[in-house]
Amino acid sequence: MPMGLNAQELDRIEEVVAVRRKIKRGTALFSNGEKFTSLYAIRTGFFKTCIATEDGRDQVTGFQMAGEVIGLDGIVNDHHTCDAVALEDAEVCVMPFDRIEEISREVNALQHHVHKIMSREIVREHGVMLLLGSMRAEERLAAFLLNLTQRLRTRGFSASSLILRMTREEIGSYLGLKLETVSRAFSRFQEEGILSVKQRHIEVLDPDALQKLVNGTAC
Amino acid sequence: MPMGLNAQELDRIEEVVAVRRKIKRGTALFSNGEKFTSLYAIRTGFFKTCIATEDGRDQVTGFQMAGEVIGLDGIVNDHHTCDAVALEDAEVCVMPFDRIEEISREVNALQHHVHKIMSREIVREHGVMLLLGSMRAEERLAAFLLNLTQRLRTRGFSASSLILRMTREEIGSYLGLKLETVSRAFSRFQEEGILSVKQRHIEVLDPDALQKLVNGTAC
DNA sequence: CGCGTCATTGATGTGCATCAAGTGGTGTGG
DNA sequence: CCACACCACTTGATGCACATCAATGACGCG
Repeated sequence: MPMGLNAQELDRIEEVVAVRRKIKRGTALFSNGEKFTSLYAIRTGFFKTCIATEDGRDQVTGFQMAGEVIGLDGIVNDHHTCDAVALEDAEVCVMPFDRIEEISREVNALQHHVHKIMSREIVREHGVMLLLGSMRAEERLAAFLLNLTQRLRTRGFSASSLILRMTREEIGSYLGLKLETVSRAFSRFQEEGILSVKQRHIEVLDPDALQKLVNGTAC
Repeated sequence: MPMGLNAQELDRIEEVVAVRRKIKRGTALFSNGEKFTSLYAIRTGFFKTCIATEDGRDQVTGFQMAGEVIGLDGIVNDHHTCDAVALEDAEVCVMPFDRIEEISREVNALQHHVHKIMSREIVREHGVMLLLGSMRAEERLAAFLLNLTQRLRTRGFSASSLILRMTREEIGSYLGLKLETVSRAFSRFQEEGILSVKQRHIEVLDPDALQKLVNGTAC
């Protein structure tokens, strides 16, 4: 949320964030083709966004957690182009986009904040493109885990112990790998003492080793 | 550019678009790490954007042509995170971002236009992620060529005859392939009568075949 | 307890990378 | 104007990382 606001500006922003919505695990917050009306700020829970084509191809484009905003894809054509599915029971703030535009004309900090959120998403996707285009399986998983732990850390959670909210198949879809390959990479990290893996419970024992994999120093 | 404006609004927008800059082929419009000040609207010429990591990994994240906007990556951290390099002599409009924000507070159409441009980029990158994560080499090249011809068509150029502004290596980098693989895919398309390939001069003989490849109907 | 879902592990196959040689087009300087 | 060098491209031979196919194992839930 933007900083350094006076009381009046804060009121205006509170206003746009008033409506809440609860999403049950496994159900969609919005779906491909649906009319776009609002952005959503995640209050609690964990989401994936994914696109699917007619011919059955489909891809997870991102995992989102509390504090992050989803729905940006809908702005261009007034319709969503992907599905946002809750991976656990979740709650979001519904932020009507016309209200956001209206208020961001008055509150400069909000305007800039919105621009930064969209720019951040563009930069994040650049990173994913780099990952998909030039990394090998273990490097991809290492990058994924580092990203996840870092985001958890900024939210005050442990950086070393985490519980995955998604299946191996969903991780694979995000990373451009098959679930078996993801599973094997986990097993390999465990053998090497980098991780402790018990189903979805992950313990990061050697974060530096993960970092080296991503940077290529290990080669 | 946004539509349906009155004369006064148009003046305001003309104002932000006044400064021009010429870029010689092979030189950078901006580079990774550089301070972000402006977005750039391409007037003429052809660009690539690419990211490079310390360890030598690098990836073309997009190709941009006249009418498109680059520099959006710089907004988040006030610094650019990629390089924009001209693939031929080019000219851009320099649009200082603080002026854009200022004017878009007054001109609703501009505000929404900016949001749409950013959202479009996000959606485009979703498509690239799908491509990198789940398509095979020939499907990737087919998708790339269809995208290119479509963008050229909307600019009034022929949809069937085009001259590539980039090398096989740059195409490969964008598509997550090696240059030899790109070259082989071109040769294969030529054998099958889908394309006529003479160096960088491409003739699309059977656009439907390309479309089928992308959709997977051919499998 | 028994079933369904998710995960692990092994055996085999394949698409693309890698290595390597050769071709053609372009620009430069004699 | 030609000879040369350079670069982008093509094409073939080989290897490897990951996909695919298949069987088994662990957990949670009715």
